[in-house]
Amino acid sequence: MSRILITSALPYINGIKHLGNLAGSMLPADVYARFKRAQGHEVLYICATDEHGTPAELAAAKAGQDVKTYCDEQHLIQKNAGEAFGLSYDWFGRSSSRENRALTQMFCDALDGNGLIEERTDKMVYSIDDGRFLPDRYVEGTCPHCKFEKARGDQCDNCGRLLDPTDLIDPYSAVSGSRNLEVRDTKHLYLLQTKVEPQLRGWIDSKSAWPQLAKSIANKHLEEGLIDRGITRDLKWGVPVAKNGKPREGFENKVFYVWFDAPIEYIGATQEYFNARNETDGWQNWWRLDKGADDVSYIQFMGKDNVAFHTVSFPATVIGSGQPWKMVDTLKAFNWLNWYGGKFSTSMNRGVFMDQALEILPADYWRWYLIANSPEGSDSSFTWDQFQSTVNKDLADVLGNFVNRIVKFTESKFGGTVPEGGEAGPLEEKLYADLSALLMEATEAFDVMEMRKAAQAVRRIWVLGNEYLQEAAPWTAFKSDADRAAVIVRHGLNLVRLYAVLAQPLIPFAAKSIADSVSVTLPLDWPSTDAKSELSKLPVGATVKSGEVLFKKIEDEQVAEWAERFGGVQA
RNA sequence: GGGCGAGUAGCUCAAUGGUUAGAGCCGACCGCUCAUAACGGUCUGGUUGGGGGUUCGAGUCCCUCCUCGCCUACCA
Repeated sequence: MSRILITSALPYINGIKHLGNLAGSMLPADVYARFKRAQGHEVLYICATDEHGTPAELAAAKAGQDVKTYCDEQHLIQKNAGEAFGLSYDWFGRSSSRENRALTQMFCDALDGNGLIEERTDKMVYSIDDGRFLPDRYVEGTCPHCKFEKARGDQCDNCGRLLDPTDLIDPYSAVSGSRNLEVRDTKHLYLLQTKVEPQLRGWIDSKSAWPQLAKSIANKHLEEGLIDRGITRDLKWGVPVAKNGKPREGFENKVFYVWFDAPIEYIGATQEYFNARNETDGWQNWWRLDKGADDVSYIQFMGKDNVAFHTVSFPATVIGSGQPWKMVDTLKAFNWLNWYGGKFSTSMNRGVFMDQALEILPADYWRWYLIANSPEGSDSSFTWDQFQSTVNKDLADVLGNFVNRIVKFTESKFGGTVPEGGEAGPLEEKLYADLSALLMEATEAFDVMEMRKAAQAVRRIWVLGNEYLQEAAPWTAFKSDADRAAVIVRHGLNLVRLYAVLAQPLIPFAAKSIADSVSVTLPLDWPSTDAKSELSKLPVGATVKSGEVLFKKIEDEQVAEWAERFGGVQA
């Protein structure tokens, strides 16, 4: 059994995440973590909130809170929402932790020691009334090309042209609206990525198994030529810029750029986890190649917007440190989940956020839909109709009803216990063959993280159960041949057990209910492809009992109500 | 502007250059009666965005045009 390190991109602290964020990194990472645990591997699944940066400061100000308090609250909200969704992090950390601060400063020192850090003076827009420097996109004004009046300093949303803040006509602060702006000199640290380009290129070339999306983004940056990158910002909230443990001269009021410290938090959060367990060195054999991490497989999950940072900037930091850090082996990138052809949007009241989703339906409904329709190959679309039919057909009709029909039948005809007697016949042999093939397919799909394919294979295994019952017809056999009926029911109940096992990564809450109905306790090991053996695990005489309906169907009226509430209306 | 990706059935998506382009949902019909008005089966449904080319053979490769999405390093 191997050791598997899994991270999902850190959700930004700025408010609770919507279903697109969930579908594009945290949920698939969780499914994979659960799958690998079921296979018996030692898994460490790490996530955290990404708490630094301008948007956090502004959101806190808007909420009338200081940034620390704001982040404390939001972190807890996100942590709870994740847990309510069944996200099985081993640790959900915070990029503002002391562990991450120390690591971030250490990385900078190491890079500095290797001659990869340089101080440079930039010109940036300063807002006198706001008392702060403004990132390019927080300066707005009239586009010099198309005269659009709300163009941002980095790009005009109307004509799409790339801009410099000083290009804007009549610029104003997007934070306060103030026009009292000036350009000031400000000193920043630059990471000289150009100097590590050969090593970086070599490393990326060695990753032949990366998905196309990741590889093409990484190569694009290399082919265009890396540029040196500013890694500090004029902000108060962040990791203070230090040198050898003391504030760096001339940088007393500056912090590291959020994208510099955020990926480091993967390591920081692992330290937080082990520190909380009083195993202060425990993190090292996950992350340090000189401390035993060489046998770790490291998989990162993220949305496509994160790929450049994970394939270029962060690796440049790690490589540049000259230290033996574990680097990512496999990278799984997702496209966007769209909302009625557009994006999820808070401001326009479009889309469903994690907390709202759980207000209206249990986590498993969302988990199943989001995995079965995972935006893997390209962007995918959420619609209420699609969601309703996916949940009703797959979960309620195909899976839920299967469990219910065989369990109820056992209760009424066999006294609620797994019956004995009879021998498997040709129908069962066919079932074994079909099931073995599908188990292999599902396992392979999970293994290579093809989530849609995995869900599809699992669904076909559910269908197989219904097909088998239909053909074997225990209700008919029961009238003439009790032994034959017993064989069929026993196989049906074993299928129920198998469905509980297979459900563990995807719909973990339902997995437990299914397991309860045939008196087995989770977690259970991932099945082998020997279907005959998998279908003989339930002991004869074990108690079988029906419970509440596994999945309630979504009614048309509910869909109408939600579409109204969440803005999902057909254009 | 540059780069990357996508465009396939009414909808959501599949298809190492190789029979007649497949699933699921929706729709129609048949069967079954254990079950959540469920389940199983059959059928309907396609000029694979347009045009051109390479090839014995193209959804797949090449060229071109159209549409959409993302990235373009100071939002994260």
